[in-house]
Parts: sequence; structure tokens; C-alpha cells
Amino acid sequence: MQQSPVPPETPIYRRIADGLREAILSGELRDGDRLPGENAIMAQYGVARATARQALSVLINEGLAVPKRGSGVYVRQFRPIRRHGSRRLAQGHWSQGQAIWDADTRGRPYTVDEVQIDRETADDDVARVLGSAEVWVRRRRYSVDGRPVQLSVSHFPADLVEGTAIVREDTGPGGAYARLGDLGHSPAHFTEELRARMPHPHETVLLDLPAGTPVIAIMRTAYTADGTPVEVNEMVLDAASYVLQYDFDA
Amino acid sequence: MQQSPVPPETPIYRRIADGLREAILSGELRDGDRLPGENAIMAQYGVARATARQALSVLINEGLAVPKRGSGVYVRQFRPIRRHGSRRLAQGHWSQGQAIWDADTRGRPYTVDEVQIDRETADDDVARVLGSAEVWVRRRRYSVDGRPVQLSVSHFPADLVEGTAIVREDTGPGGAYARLGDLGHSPAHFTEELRARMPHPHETVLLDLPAGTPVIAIMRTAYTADGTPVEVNEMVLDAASYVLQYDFDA
DNA sequence: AAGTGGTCTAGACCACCTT
DNA sequence: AGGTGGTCTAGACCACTTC
Repeated sequence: MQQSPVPPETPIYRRIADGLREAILSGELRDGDRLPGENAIMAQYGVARATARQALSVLINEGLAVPKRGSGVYVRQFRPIRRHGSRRLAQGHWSQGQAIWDADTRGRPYTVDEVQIDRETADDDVARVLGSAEVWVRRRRYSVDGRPVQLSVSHFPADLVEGTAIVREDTGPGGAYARLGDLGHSPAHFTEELRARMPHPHETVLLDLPAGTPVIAIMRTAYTADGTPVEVNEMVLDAASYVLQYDFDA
Repeated sequence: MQQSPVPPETPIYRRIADGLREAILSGELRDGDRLPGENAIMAQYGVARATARQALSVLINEGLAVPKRGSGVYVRQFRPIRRHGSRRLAQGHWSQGQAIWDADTRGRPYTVDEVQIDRETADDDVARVLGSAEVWVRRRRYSVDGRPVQLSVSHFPADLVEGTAIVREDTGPGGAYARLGDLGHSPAHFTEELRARMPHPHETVLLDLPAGTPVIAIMRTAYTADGTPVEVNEMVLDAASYVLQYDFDA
């Protein structure tokens, strides 16, 4: 047995995927609903197992569906967190005892784990921006509703923060930025460079990402009023969990 | 014949993929180099065709490799365009006869095609933001170095722009924003909402995206000094072609 | 126990690109 | 002409979830 004599214009697996996608986008299948399984597709379309799998893999890699072992394939949910770029770093927030993250979650509970604080020799990129090869590095993972959503790696010039609360697990009220202020180095200007890409394997593990989920990689540099860089923060966000907002004037 | 009696901890296809990824990330395989093909992998690891394919599909879906029919699988190249968020919309640019895009490409040649200008009834989202259901819509596609990189759909309130150059293909020097200025509605404030996701099929076609490429979707609203929204621009960027930069103060 | 997705084999024909 | 990736079939065993 072989495939039909005249190969159809579009492959079978793609037409099956198109039908399922249409059902999802039209709302016929809703968030969390179960898609037809491999066996159902095999029966309905008269195709082999691998073909049914291939159709489902299209939707999975498009981020529209999520497979659950031993259970089924389900329509993916999208309930993003709104992250304000410009506004949320307004001095009013962190100078009044609020950590930056508070402005992001809008009251939704969040947790921090996988915290690591180390003194390291910085990568070339970071060293060039900070003008300092020796840095203190704060790594952590943020979770909202029990699900990991962001990885963050902050770099501070070692000679600037040595012996301060910034190198301790609890940075105190207002977080690291307030401590920089205590030192007379309040961040006054920020640059964020942002790109989107598919996650690296270790990011897939730490953020518990299903296939088809891009990440947003942000590299933020904080400068004092006189233009001295005081922090480089590399963030990796689960793209399915975020909407980023930037406000600015002409 | 079946698989080895004690299933290895990590699947074979994944270990093959890990090895190839390591070769790419370490620089052993460079941009544009050819990866071992399906036949080479079958021979080297003693696996079936589908398993070799699965290994390659991992890298393709991670955006690290690009398949070329009848030729091979190649290491993906990343040569992004830098797009400035806040800075590039500074009045100095578009008020002096420069279109916004100029600031993005930094002299690299770009082309515009797939231009469509229509009067439509807006989607609910756009209508709510603009406060106008009837809109003029400008659609176009931007390409750099002959490769499409961005889709853009601008919405203007119909009663505001009716009869102006904004509804013609050539908007004149300075582009649509300069024409809004002529009308006494210069954009003064912008909000950009941004998310990353996998592309829809029609975006995959128009942007000629290989598998494993996310897109960055930006919805930008332009407001005049008195807070009146005058444009909603929905952009879809090939994430592999862009680095976005935002600058702002605390 | 039954059903599900995850992995794997061993074939096949095809369109396409390179040589 | 030969090699490449693209599609497809028909099986198999497994771990896992659900009932």
C-alpha cells in the first residue's frame, strides 16, 4: 500500500492540521479543550499513526496545542501578565519600598526560587558594558500562580556592591535598586534590548515550557544620572505568559 | 527488530540533536554550514530514517537549523536589524522628511510591497481604541536585503484622514505621521504593546519564515498631545531579523 | 484495564537540487 | 544520475494517565 496516486496539492497532515487550527481559532475548540487524539484522527481520516502525529505536531509547534502524556492534546491557554517597560520603573515605585516585580503582577501572587548569588568574572559583553570584569551576579526564577514565567540574571560591578545587601539573598525594602540609591547610585536611565527566539534546552526545563513556546530575551542596562552603568540584567520570559508595554513620547 | 531492551534515559533522537546543537553553539559548525544529512545520521548512529529526521526536526523547530529541499540542512544565520523604540520616533526624524523606517535600517536598502489601502470597518479592539468603527487601513510588507522582515497594518479614523495623502499610496515626504501633523494632529505619545508567538500560516507565507521562527507582534497606538488616538499600527516582525531597543528614564 | 502520547524500526515513492 | 529532504504506511513496545 502506498499513498494516493496523485499526491494532493497540500499534504494530508497539513490539511488535517488546518482543520484543527480552524476549529481552535474560530473558538469551536476553547482554551483547555481536548483535541481529537491520534487514534481518532487515524480513524476519521484513514491515515497512519505517524501522519496523525505529524498533524498534531504542527499545532504543537505553532504553540496552539499542548500535549499531555497519557491524557491527550489540549488547546493552549493564553493568560498573559502585563509588564510595563517605561512606566513601571518610574522612581515612585521602587523608591517607596516596592520591588519592581510588584508592578508587573498587579497583585497576583508570585514566588522567587532558584536564587543564586555569586561573584564571577563577567562575559565579554557584560564586562564591556559595565566596564568591570569582576561582577556580583544575582540569578533567580519568578513564578506566578505556581508556574515559572521568568528567569533573571543581574550583574553588578563587584567593587560597587561589595559588602552591601545586594550580595545577600534579602536585599531589603525596595530591592537592589533602592540599595544602589543608598550608595548614591540611583538608576536614572534604562536601555532594554529585546529579542524573541526559541528557548535553549535549559530554559525549557527551568521555565517548564511546552513545545512551540518562544521566549523573550531582554537585556536591560541601568545607568545613573551621570551615565555610569550600574547593572546589566538579562531576563528570559516565557512569551506565552507576557504582554510587554512601552510608553514614550515623540 | 526493536529498540534496545533497556530504554536509555534520554531518547536517541534527543541525544543526536544534543550533539548537533553543541556543535552549532560551540562554533564548530558555523553560520550557513551544512549539517549531517538524514543518511549520514542513519549510518553514523545506526538508526532508522524517521529517527534521524526527528533529531533534525528538533534543531529546526529550535530555530537553529534550516532545511533546504534537495540540498541539506544548514546552520541558521542571525543578522538582526536594530529597531529603536523610543528614540526613533523622536520628532526630529519624521518632521524633517524622514520616514520612520529609515531609522531602523541605518542605511540598509529596504523595499515595500504588498501595499493595500482600504476603507474598512475596524475590528472591535481597534474600534474601541480609536473610538471609530470606520477606518482607513494601510497594509504593507517591508523587506531588507530582498528578504521580507515585517508586516504592518495601520489604522486611521476614517473621518480624520478622508481625502488626504494618507489614503493614497504615496503619502509624501515624512510619511503618514507628517500628514497627520499637517492636519494639526501630530502624534505626541505612543504606546506599544508587544508579544512574541509562533506565526500564523499566512504570516509564514508572507514573511517566508522557516520553521522554528517566532514573530514579534507589536500593537502601537499613536496619540496627539491632547490624548486623542490617531493611529493603531499592528506590526508583525520576523523575530530572527530584529533586535528591539527601548530607552527610558526612571 | 484501557487509552493516550512518546519512541522506534523498515520499508516506500516523490519533488527537488546539485553535479 | 544521484543525493537530499518531504510525505506516508504498517507495524511495535513503552510510560503514563485515567477510569
